[in-house]
Amino acid sequence: MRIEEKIAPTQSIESDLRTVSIFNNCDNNFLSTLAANAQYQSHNKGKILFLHDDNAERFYIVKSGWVKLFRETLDGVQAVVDILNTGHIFGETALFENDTYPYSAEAVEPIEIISLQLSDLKAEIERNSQLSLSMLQSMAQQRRQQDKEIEHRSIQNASQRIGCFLLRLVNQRQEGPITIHLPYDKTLVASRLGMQPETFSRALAKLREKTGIRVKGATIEMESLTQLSQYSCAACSSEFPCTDLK
Amino acid sequence: MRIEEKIAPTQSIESDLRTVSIFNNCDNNFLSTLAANAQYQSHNKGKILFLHDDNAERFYIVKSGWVKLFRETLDGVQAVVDILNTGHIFGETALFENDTYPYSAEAVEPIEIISLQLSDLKAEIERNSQLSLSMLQSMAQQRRQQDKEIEHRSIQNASQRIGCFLLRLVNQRQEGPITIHLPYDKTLVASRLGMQPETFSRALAKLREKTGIRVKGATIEMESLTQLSQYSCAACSSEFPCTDLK
DNA sequence: CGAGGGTTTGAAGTGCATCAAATAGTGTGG
DNA sequence: CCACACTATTTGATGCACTTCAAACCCTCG
Repeated sequence: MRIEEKIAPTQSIESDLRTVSIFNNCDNNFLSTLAANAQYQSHNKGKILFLHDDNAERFYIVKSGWVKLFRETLDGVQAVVDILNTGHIFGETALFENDTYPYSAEAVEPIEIISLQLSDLKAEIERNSQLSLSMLQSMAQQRRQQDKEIEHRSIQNASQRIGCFLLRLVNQRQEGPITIHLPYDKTLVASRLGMQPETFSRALAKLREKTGIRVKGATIEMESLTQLSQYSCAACSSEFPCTDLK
Repeated sequence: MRIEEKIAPTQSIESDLRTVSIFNNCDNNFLSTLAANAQYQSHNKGKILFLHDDNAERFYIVKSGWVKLFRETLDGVQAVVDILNTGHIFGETALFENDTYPYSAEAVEPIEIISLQLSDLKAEIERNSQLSLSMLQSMAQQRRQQDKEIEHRSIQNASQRIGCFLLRLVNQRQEGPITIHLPYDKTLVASRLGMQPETFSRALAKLREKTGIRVKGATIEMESLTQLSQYSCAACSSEFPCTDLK
């Protein structure tokens, strides 16, 4: 669990940054500055990147692997806020929270991330209205995503939530036979969906009976998305080919 | 259930706008324009202001009364997103959703609202980076609020959620005897907290036993907040005097 | 006073959590 | 390539929390 900071050409960081959607319209000057104060980091599974309420000076972009964002109570019960992979940004909202992180972050497998300086971002947001618009856009999208999350947890049952999760892993307009690989541990998927591992296991079995999907370990196959979407999307306010934009 | 649009001096609308936090740093020019294209509206209980996915040209500010934001499935099961009162803004996020509303809105009692033009807001956001910063700030705050909401629904039981709701109705640093009035119907509070009315009733009774609060209709009294916070905040990741900022 | 909505209470059912234990799967060193 | 250790996953049994359906109660307001 040691931090390894690779000294990489900032050139490379800069091109990585360019792939992040909120930086799309940013100019080279800013990205160079950002890159100059950035590093690549590699961490092992289980590494805590920061804790809820920690003082925040940096934010991060996932280059590879999965990162879990969560909050927990004094007695250790935890609620998973989100689980992110490549291209996703986290810790940046500390800017709006008196420079403290609103959640904790942990590597759930070996990861590579880019560590960036919050103050650089802050300065640019104030200067470049295009950037603040991009952030506003992405923030709004996340809010709507959370609305759906709350809705799902109150309206859908465990099996339907799993079905919905699977649907989000594929291109929903795809037709014909489909193969899905769970992106991380079933236990983690369970916590992401707000249920216990045992419940996940049983609910997946039920989903199998109801929709005819075939489950082999972390691989799931089906003839088409039709049955799955009929079963899961019945208890959702968005209609079926529900992209991330709905 | 008829819309009554009072022709009011835009002067008056303008000063109402000035009380809304995201407009704090806006200049008079913009507020005048906004006010010029705005109207007061009065609506009766039950009035649907707009529906999820409706095409959006206007956004709103609550002047008095309570407005419910919700989403619902085809078979009519609904999930309450939020319930807003004076000074709160809604429908504005349609700007970031291809000009469609991400939820439905309904008056849950007679209300007065100010109807404003989205295009005015859009133009100003692009022009005035101070405004987009304010919106970014408020959006971030709402996101964190939603994170907590998700956490509460997965970690707290029904009684604890009610206790937490009560705590948010009072100034939590207050000491000594406290009297709280529920701001709207118990049925509505229940749906706001994601539970059935019957569950609410029973859970409130349980909360009474556990914390010694006294319940008379919509009025709730207690000697101090101590017991209530001990009971409810045990299952929460924020420590007790949890302001809206935590 | 009577109608209607809001609220409470009762009885029964369902879904998920919990605890415990078995099983499958993975990576290790020999 | 095998045996072992360790973890992830499944299965079983049981309990609790919340929902559902039904009915009573209560309050308000015409």
